[in-house]
Amino acid sequence: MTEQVLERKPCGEGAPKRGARPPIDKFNARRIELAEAALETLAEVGYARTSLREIAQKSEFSHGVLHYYFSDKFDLICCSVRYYKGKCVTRYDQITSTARSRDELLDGFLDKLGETMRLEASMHRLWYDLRAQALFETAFRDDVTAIDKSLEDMVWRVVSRFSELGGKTPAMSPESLYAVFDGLFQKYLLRHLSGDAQAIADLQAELRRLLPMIA
Amino acid sequence: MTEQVLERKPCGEGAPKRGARPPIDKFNARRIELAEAALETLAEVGYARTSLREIAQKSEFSHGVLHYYFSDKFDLICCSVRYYKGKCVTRYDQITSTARSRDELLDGFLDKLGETMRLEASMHRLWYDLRAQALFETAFRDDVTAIDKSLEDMVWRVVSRFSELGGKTPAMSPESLYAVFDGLFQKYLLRHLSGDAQAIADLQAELRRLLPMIA
DNA sequence: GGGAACTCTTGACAATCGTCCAGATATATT
DNA sequence: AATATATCTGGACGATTGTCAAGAGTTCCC
Repeated sequence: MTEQVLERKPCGEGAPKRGARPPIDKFNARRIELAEAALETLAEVGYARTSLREIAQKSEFSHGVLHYYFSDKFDLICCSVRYYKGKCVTRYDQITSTARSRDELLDGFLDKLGETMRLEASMHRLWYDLRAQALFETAFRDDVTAIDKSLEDMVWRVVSRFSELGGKTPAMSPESLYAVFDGLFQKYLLRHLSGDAQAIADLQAELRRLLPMIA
Repeated sequence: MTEQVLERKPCGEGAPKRGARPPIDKFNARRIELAEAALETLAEVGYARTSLREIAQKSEFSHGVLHYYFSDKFDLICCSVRYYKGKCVTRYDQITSTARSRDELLDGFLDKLGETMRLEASMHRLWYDLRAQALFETAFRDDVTAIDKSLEDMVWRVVSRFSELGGKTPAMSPESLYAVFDGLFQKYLLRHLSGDAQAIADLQAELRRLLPMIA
């Protein structure tokens, strides 16, 4: 339902034959560039305080250009959300496929998880913000649901592989498993952003205790 | 740290002895009334689109009165959040204390949970919205953290009692347990608000499968 | 090089925002 | 009744918002 992140402007339908012929990807490349500026702004100040002018300031263009590449603010943010999706769903696949033992997988996963929270904290608070917005704004729901499903699959790949390496089977459903990871991550993200230097280590410790019990 | 929901205005310090003597609770009662209007608005349109004028419209007063009872918009919303806390942390205590068997507790809890999602969906999306705002806004963090802790305790009371009735002990920590419940509730709340008539039943089924395995 | 289409800037617009304030109304004491 | 205080109204303000349109600049085909 949301296959395409960016769609070409219907420009030049039966248009005249002279003048500048637009390179096919130039338009989409610019849209991506602006979507990235939008994500940066959203991650920094949150959905409630994100304005088009501030997004434009994060890019190298003026605020007017946004309505050239996007029909309105919703269109821009929706496209940004779809673009965001591709950036976070394969994060742990490398570890899952190369780890040769339970310990190796667990260590690698927790390392990566800690690194994620340390380096991309604001990108993740953006995600929680947008997911909350989907509870109010119909336009976001399909995309948010799809991203949530992708993340659930990602967690499942890690946990089922972990379980497999121990000759076991996960003791919880994929959705419940994702719920635990998601809930814990959000809780410790708030702690981390609040300045708690122990937050990351505590999250890792909690998961290190939890995982062997459920998979 | 956030003991007091509402604090009396420092009015009449060394003031003259004549004129209207304010009833002690009249002021606080009005603050609560306005806080309720604020919660109603927040639940309806979300934090991002909540304005003082719309809050005033939900009450029986004009928009100017808000700055008489609250110093600014943040003060109003913070007070509303603190007031909100008291409304949702004892929801399942009745069931926990009266249930005499595991099945009775499970049925009662799931019934209440379904009723909550059906009747108070918008109050809960407000909660998820505010918790996401706390990731950006420092002013909300202490209150949000405190509410989260209260909810965690509430879940723990239910689950540990359930476990006790089976002569067992919960297999997960209080925080992980809360994370599962919270994550699942949020997921099915989105489904429910999206018009999925099966959402509530599916959540109940998932929890009915999950609970006996972990407690 | 001329011209058409694409790209981007700039300024304007109506609407809405939080905040403030002068004054009207209500209330309770003397 | 007179008066002082508490409460509330409604309009005004400056700032910011999303949106749009007119035009300048750019690019490329003829």
